[in-house]
Formats: sequence, C-alpha cells, structure tokens
Amino acid sequence: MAVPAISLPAKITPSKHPQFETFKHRLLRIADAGRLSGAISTLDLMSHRGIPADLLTYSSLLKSSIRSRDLHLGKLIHRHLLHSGLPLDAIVTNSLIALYSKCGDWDTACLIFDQMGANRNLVSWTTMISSAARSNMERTAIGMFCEMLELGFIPNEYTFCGVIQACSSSEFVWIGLVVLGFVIKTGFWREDVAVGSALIDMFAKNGDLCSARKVFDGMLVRNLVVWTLMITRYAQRGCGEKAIALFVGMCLDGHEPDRFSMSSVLAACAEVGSLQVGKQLHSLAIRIGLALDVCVGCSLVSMYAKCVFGGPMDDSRRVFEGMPEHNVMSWTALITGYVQSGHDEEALELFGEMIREGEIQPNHFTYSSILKACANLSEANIGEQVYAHVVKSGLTIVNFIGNSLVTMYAKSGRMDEARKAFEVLYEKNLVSYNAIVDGYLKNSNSEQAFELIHQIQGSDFGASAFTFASLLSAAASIGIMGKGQQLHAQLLKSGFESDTCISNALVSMYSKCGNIEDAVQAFQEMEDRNTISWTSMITGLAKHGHADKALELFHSMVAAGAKPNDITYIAVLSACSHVGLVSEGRKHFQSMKNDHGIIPRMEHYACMVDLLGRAGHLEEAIDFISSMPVKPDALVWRTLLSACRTHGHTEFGERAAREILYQEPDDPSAYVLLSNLYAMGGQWGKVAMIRSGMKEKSLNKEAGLSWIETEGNIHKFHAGDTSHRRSEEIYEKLDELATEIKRLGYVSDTSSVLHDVDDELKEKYVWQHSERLAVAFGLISTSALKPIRIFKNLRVCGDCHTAMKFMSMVAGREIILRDSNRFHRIKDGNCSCGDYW
DNA sequence: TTAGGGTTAG
Repeated sequence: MAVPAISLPAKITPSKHPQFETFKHRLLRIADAGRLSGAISTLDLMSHRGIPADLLTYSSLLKSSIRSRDLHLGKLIHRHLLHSGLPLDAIVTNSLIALYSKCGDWDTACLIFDQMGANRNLVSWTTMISSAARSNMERTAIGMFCEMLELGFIPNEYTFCGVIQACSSSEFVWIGLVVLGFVIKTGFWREDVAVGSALIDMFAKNGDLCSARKVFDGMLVRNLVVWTLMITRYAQRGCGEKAIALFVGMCLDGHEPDRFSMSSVLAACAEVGSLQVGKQLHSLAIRIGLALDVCVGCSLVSMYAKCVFGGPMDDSRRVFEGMPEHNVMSWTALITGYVQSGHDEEALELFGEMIREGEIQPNHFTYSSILKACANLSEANIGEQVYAHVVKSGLTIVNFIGNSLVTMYAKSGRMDEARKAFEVLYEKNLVSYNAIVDGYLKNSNSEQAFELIHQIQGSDFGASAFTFASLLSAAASIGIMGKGQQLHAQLLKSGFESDTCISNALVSMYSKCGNIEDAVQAFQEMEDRNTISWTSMITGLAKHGHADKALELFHSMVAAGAKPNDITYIAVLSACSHVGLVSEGRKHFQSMKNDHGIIPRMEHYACMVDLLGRAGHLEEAIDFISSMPVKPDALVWRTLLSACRTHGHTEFGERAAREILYQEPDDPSAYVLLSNLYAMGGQWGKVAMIRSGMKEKSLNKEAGLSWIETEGNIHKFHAGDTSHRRSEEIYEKLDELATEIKRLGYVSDTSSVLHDVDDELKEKYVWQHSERLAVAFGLISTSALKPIRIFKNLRVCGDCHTAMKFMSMVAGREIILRDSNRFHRIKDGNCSCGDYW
C-alpha cells in the first residue's frame, strides 16, 4: 500500500499572539525540568485561548518525554501537535519516531517512518537503526542500514554507533568487521568517543578483549565513559588485574572516578581478591565523596565479602550499616556476601531480619541467594518454606530462582525432586542444565548426566562463549574427552577461542580428562592469562603429580605480575603435599599470609594437615591443628584421619574420628576410614562394632564407581558389576589378566576389605573392584595405541593401584586413572604418583 | 530544534 508522503511547508509563519512568548517560555522551562504533567494543561490552556505553540516547543516537549520514557504523555503531546494543524517538519517527525521506538511501540514508529517517504533523512534512518539495535532486533537494524546505504545515504558517527551495537550479537560479528572497515576509513573510531565505545563493546561482548583494547589504545580522545567501559568489560571478563591497572591509568590521566567507574573497579578488585587494593579504593571513595552512594556501597559490601575468603564479614557489615539508606540491592549484596563467603546460617538470619522489618521486599536475587544458602546447608526443608514466599510473590517464572531450587535439591541429594523442579522450569537455560547435570554427577548418576549433555547440544541456546565454557566444564567433570575435543574443534570455527574464559575452560577440560599435554598446549597458546588461567594450569600439573613443574609455574606466575589468590594457594599447597615437599609447603603457607595478604581458609589448613600427615609428621599435624586460630572443621579432621589410616596410627585416628562425629554425627566417611584403620591392624571386633553402628543409623558408604568413555558413550561399573552387555568378555579378560600378573609377582593385598572373611573371598572382593572392570573393558574395546582413561568417584584402593601397575606391563598399555583426589598415570609398571598418594 | 557510548545484586 502506498502511503502518502507528508509535505513540508515552505516556511513556518511565527505566531504573532502577544502571549506567545510567555507561554513558550513556560513550556520550555517545564520540558527542561522534566515536569511534563504541567505541560499538557498549559497546552490545553493555550489552545483554549487560541495561542498556537511552535514546532520547536513541541520538539523540546517530545525530547523531554523521551528522556523520561513516558509514552503516555508523549502521546498526549503528539495529539496536541496534530490538533495544532502545524505542518510537521523532519525534525519533529524524527522526534516522534524516537518517542515511539524508544518507548517500545515499534509498530507506530515504523508507521510514522513509512509515512515520511522521501522526507526521511539520515537522522530518521539512524533513529530507527539505533532503536532496533537496542530492542534486540539486530537483524532489522542491519537490514535497514543496508537499505539506507543502497538509497545513497552516507552514514555518520551516529549511524555507525547504532549499527555497531546491532553487530555486537555474536551472530552478526562478521558484519561488524565489515562495518569496522568503513569506520576505519572515516577515522570516526579514533576521533569520536561514542563510535570507539561501541566498537570496544562489540569486541568485548564477543570475548575479544585484545581487539577491544586495541581500539581503546588507538582512540585520540578518551572520556570517563570510555575508560569506564573498558574497565567494566575487563572486570566482567575475569581480567581484574587489567581493570585495576586501567583504573589507575584513568586517574593519572586526570579523570576523577564517578560512581560507575568506582563500582566497576571494586568489582574487579573483588574478582582479584585483593583486600589491600580494596581498602585503598574504599578510602579513595571516601575522599571523593562516593562512599555513601548506594551503588558504590553495594560494590563495597560485596568486595569485602569476596576478599576475606570466608573470614569475618565485619567490613561488609560496617559498610552496610554506614549506608544512609537501604534498598533491596544493599540487603541482597550483604546476604549474598554472607552466602559467598560461606556464612550460610548468618545469611538466613539476615534474611529473617529483612522479612521481619518488612519495609523492603526481597526480589529474585535475594531469593536466589537464600536458596543457595539452604542448598549449602542441605536445608531443603527451609528452602521449601522460602520457595513458598517466592510462589506468593509471583516470582516462580524467574528463571534463576527455579535454577536455585534445582541446585538446592541436587545438593541435598534429593535428585528426584531436583528433576521435578527442573522439568517444570518455565524456561530451561544452560544454568538449569548445569545444575541438574552437576547434581547427577555428584550423586554418581553419570548416565542421566550424559543424556542431558546430549540434550544441551541438541538445543538451540545459540552458541555463546558462555555455552562453550559450560559444556567444556560439563565434559571435564564427567571426563568425556571425546566431547571436549569436539567442542574444541567447534570453538576454532566460532571465533571464541581467544576468549580468556574459554581458554581457561579448555586448559581445565584437558587436564581433568587426564590429558595434561594438551592442557599445557592450550595454556601456552593463550594470548591473555589471568589468575584463573595460571591457577588452572598449576592445579592440573599438581593433580598429575608434576609438583616441580607446578611450583615452577607458580614462580613464573608471580614473576609475570599475576596475583595468586586463595585457590592458587590450594593448588600450590596440594602440589607440595602430593610429593611430600614439607618444608616448601610450610614456606608457601607463610608467604600466602605475609606476602599476599590471603587469610587462610579451612581448605588451606586442611592442605597443611594433609601435607604433614601424608609425610608421616602426625605429631606436627596435631600441633598444627591445635594452633589454628579458628575451630577446625570436619574436613581438617577427616584429612588427619585419612593420614592416620595411611600410617596406621590408631590413637590419633580415633581422636580425629571422635571430632568428626561430634560435628557431623552422620558422616559415613569417618566410620569407613576408622574401620579401615582397625581392619589394617586386624582389630575385627572394633570393625564389626562400627559396621553395626552404621547399620543402626542406616548410613551407607558411598558406592565406588568407575567409568570409561568410548566413542562418546560412558560405560559405568560398580564392584562386582555384571550388568554390562559385554560382561562375560570383561570377566574373561580379568581372569586372563589375573593369571598373567600373578606370574609377574603380583600378590593381592586385601587389607582394604572391611569384612572379616577368609582371604580367598577377600581376594575375590578386591578383584572385582570397579576400576579393574573398567580397565578390562578398556582393553577389549579401545585401540591399542591410545592410553586407557578411567575415572573413579572415590580414591583408588591400594591393591587396585598395585594391580594396575602390573596390568600396564602385561597389556603394554598406559592407564590414566583419575580418582577423587588426583591422577595416576600408570605405564610399564610405574605410576606417576610414585606410590605417594 | 531531531539520532550514539558507561553502573550495583544471580
């Protein structure tokens, strides 16, 4: 249908009415102050008295209604404009387009734009393109940009901003690169801050921080907004150190930080975990009068929470209490801080306080954090009560609340309920899938997990950098390297491979799948390394038993100026403990506190106990525990108990078990470790007592499970399993192996068998352990050239470890076993752990 | 007198 074009008047005759100037002045004042409700009555009064307003006034009023996104008032002004009978010029028509498109009435905007016909100018096109880009109609925006070019319009810096924004979506980045060619020719990217910002954002959103930085460095003019943008993107992409460095550069360049840049750099600082930098930023915020800003306040609360690593929340609390007013965000920031730093009970208390005060209603973020606290505490019952509140507030369709519910059930081991919550989710996203997959993995149901991973790949989430990172971590946790390699190949085509998060996920995937060589390669190929990259590599090397290389890499990390965090130190300490470098470990533990200001968490203390205990320094381990400034938790005692079991120290072992059971009376692992310890010493009476105690409490030892991937399928085995379709062949292979390795001198060590039964039966028990079934299956079903990769949910048993060394000799195959603790690379009768594990 | 860029909590 042809739409008649609006004809423009040759000249607008100015109003001659004596009161015109007075009213015009009043209207412009109203528009300036944004008090638009008065404008309509003034317009009414003017039309009543026969005083026409002019187009300039209407434009100002429209601009003001656009600024406040007030479509209702904008429409009233539009109606007045039509009644005035003034012939509309391009300027006021463009303002109308902007009004409707920015307020979400896209159809009306299009109608007005269509009616303009030949009178459309560059501003009309630009308005439409920018609005489409902002409303997630990237395809429309790009289509209009092309149409505009065909009509002969030359885009200016405003137009480029709009179209570049549209190209930020990963699907259209390739068009963005074509547009970049244009922009480079015009020089806009260097001279115009908005074009530069749009480009930086396009690259940053697609994970290419290097190109974003190149644009930033090439810009001739930089204002606070551009600096802030670059700082924010670094912070969001896990490059906290760079964000902080840039913030310093910004201040040196003479820009005083505002609430935006301050909030972002605080987030960066939280990510890096540097309390020292955080405190400096806090005092800067106080000096320049930003500390009382709500936004900055929230960032301070969460910065302190993240930087103390589970230590006291005093600083966060003080900032919160010093805030002049509280809103739902500040409450949520504090509650989330408590949850993130492991103070789940306090988080629940605070939530109760918030509800009791009743002035501020929790929102979806608050609920999500509280559900997480319930998950951590395995308090599914309280969680259900919280969820009742969610239902009442009508927030059930908020995706991540549903996800938190799934996580909560999954963490409490209630997988049926988790699955139900997952199935009824209003919208399933990757986080939902990750929550349920993770639940299945933790509860040893790899088939269900694997099936869901297939579903994820078949779904149309659209591959984003985040998708890849999640899929890689799913592949890593279950150990399906085939899937991980497929993802790696897809990544190379997708253009995400330069994303630091992705590269980190690749390093971790390869190392968790037992392929340390490819992990090292992925690490070496990285363009940008952050704390997580270094930490992942150090962890990988440590788990694979390359403690020397792990420590060497740690020194390179520090030399390269990257800042180790609490997790880095867990890797470093565990590297020392895996090879028994006791004094080196002690040194690192001191340096962590003294040189890097990292307050040790329970995990660090447990690492130290592990280091001392494994090396047989049990007395020192006990002394170390007594000297701890915080009350040792069950993890610390469990670590000691495990060391006592290794070294057969019954007295300390009993003490450790008492402490564990005092804190966690239903912990099956304490019973199992203790009964293993008694079994080692042949104290069968005590073993029987423990077992009957467990039976009374109906506690079950976590079942040992091993699995192996062949051609994308997971084959899972439990001890004595006969359910596999090739079970007969598997047992035949096992028998064959048994004969051969006994000839080579293998003698079965049955001390890990709990039962007081005769030796022959014990031998049968260990011989059918899940890891051996998996190895036998690997031998009959995989190529002789590749290593056999086995995964086990618990620690490998001593006898299986010995048997596998013999098996690697007779079969001439390398066996790579990942147990719950580390990797064992077994070749020609030797294991990379050096039998120290 | 019309068109463009940045912020906190999951």
